[in-house]
Amino acid sequence: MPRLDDVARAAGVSKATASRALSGADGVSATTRERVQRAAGDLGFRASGAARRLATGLTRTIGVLTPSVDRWYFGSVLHGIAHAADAHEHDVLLYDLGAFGRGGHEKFERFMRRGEVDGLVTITWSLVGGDLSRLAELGIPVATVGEPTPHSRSFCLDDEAAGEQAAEHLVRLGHRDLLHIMSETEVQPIDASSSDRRRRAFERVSARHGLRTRPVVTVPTSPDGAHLAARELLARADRPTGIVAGTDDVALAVLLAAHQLGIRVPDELSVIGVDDVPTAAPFGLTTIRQDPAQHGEDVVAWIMSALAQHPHGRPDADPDRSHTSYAPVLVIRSSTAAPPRA
Amino acid sequence: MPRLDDVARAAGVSKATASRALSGADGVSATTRERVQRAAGDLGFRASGAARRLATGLTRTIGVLTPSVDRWYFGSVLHGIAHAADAHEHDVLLYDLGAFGRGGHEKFERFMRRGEVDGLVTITWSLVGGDLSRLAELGIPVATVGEPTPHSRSFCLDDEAAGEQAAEHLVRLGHRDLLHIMSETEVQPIDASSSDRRRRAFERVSARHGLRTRPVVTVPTSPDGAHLAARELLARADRPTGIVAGTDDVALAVLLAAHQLGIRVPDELSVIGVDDVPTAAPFGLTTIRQDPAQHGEDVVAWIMSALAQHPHGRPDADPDRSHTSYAPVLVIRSSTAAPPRA
DNA sequence: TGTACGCTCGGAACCGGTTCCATGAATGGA
DNA sequence: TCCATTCATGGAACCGGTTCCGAGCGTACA
Repeated sequence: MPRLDDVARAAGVSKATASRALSGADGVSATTRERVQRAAGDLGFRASGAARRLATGLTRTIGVLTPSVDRWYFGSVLHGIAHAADAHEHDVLLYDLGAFGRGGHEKFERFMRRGEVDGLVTITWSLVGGDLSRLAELGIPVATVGEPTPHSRSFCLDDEAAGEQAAEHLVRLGHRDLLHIMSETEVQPIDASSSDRRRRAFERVSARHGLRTRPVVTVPTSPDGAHLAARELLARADRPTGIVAGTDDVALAVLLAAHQLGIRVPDELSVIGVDDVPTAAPFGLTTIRQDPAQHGEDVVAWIMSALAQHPHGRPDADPDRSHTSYAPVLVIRSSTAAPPRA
Repeated sequence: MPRLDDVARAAGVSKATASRALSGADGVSATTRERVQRAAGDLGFRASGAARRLATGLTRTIGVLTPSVDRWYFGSVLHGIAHAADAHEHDVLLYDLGAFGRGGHEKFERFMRRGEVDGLVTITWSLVGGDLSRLAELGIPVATVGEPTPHSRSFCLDDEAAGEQAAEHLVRLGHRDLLHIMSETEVQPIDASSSDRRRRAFERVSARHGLRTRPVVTVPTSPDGAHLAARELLARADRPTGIVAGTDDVALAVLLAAHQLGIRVPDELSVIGVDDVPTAAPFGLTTIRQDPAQHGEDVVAWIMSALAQHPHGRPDADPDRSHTSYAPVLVIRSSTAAPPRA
């Protein structure tokens, strides 16, 4: 494995010059640079990342802390992150923390102990507030996707607006009897998680229009659990005319349950979700769209700009902890309509 | 940021001894070791990974090359990999290559140029044969999940058996007129991709039992595209009595299309898939189960054992390129039954 | 009492880049 | 013609661990 030394010797220059020539620094004549580059090419030289890290203190890597990777939202954010990081010639170091409490916290501690990255993005629900503030003291740019948090820069859907739009859509169609169903958060609850904000928005709309009040229902996160719970709910005599689901996964479970019980959608029951997962379209699910991959790209763009200002972290006294919220987009399909005339 | 030097001075020993004490090497008395550890703790010492990498040549990182991360199969494998890697105190470096041809190959080249890992797992369909053989020459343990390949150690479902079991299940129920629907592979086709092996197995079963022959149908990968294609297929007059789908995603699209067309499942149409995705259960989809997360854990276990033998790669003359195939498991639910009496 | 051996520990040479600073040559202006 | 800059380049000191090798000491055995 050839070293910089070998390249320098082959090109007849010093290590210092070879380094400058290959890294693109200026202060090297064009002819020398070309000679060094050719020598490097001939020898098949690949600079040692470890040595560069040690010398520069930069890893050219950004870390991602996520509670899971095999669900749509997280996978999409991660996809956006990976794509944008690649565009900036940065690598992605993945910490799949899993559910908090089930080993997730030990994995977090391992990150604090060993993780070496230039910037960090945490996908929400993986951490509690105390952990987030420890991250903030790491001296590197930290951003969160999926949750507005005071501890770091953050990016996420405007959940309040999403919940509001979903409920308002059904109210506009004439519904006066709605039920909100949300997925249970399997992790340590944070003050106001995404689903809680959607719920609160629903309740505000409900109060504003004087709708019939029904207690919010929580169903399991697994598709199977959600489906069974939805079935039981819809089987009751006084079911509502419309259902506002916290996520598309829940909405789809409701759709399936309705079908199995012979309840016609949207004639007898309207259903609306949030997310616009890929399967929402074929099912004709009306929903509130968000684009997590875009959030992932944006969070990396921010990290890169922060890095450009303070390459070695320690972003002086007043770090940017602003919040970017994305406007939800109502996508009307065929799962919502005016309520049946009683 | 305290260095090893500081710890050594605080503990009144040399750097060499401090290093040995903290890394757990022997040749250090118990009392000295404890003194050093306390000093390190007091100072909040965290060893520089970059320095360790440079000195040892080991990154304690394994790389993952995957065509995507936001689909069930890939996400699940990645989850298994991350979990197992964590258990071995290794990090995961993620390269989300995307579809081959759409920038995927440039990302691969970037990995070849910059990627520094102790071991590598490629999730299939991200690469063509030539790339795989280049990886094999990297001098580190390389394994593939999802595809048996001669270029590396590999792990995947026995696709032949899966295709066979699926078809045989329907034949046993009495079907004589089956159609195979598979998802189009959006990437550079490899000689025998997973879906091709399932298809061939289907065709063998079909020939063996002298079933009515129908040309295999390919549908788009997107849920929406698959659904539309399935709808068109089922709307034809002479539809088959049973459908063997290459994956659950396709099977679910068929199920939905059948429902919308008023075709009763399983009375009028049987449908079977492969995968057992989480949504298969609520839909009552009969399927062939596989457990990609387990494959991910196993591939890491293999890499770790290879690393234990040759910590610095270069696994001499005859690297292990054997193939592990997992037995498929038939999960019978309510989407399959005897064909309707004509 | 002398020698051999084992154990703990320190000195110093790595690993392979980056970068500060000094040097020498070439250029431009007075 | 001379001095002041600018520019390309080389020498050497880093970055922060790991590890080889040898020194010193204590014990055991002849």
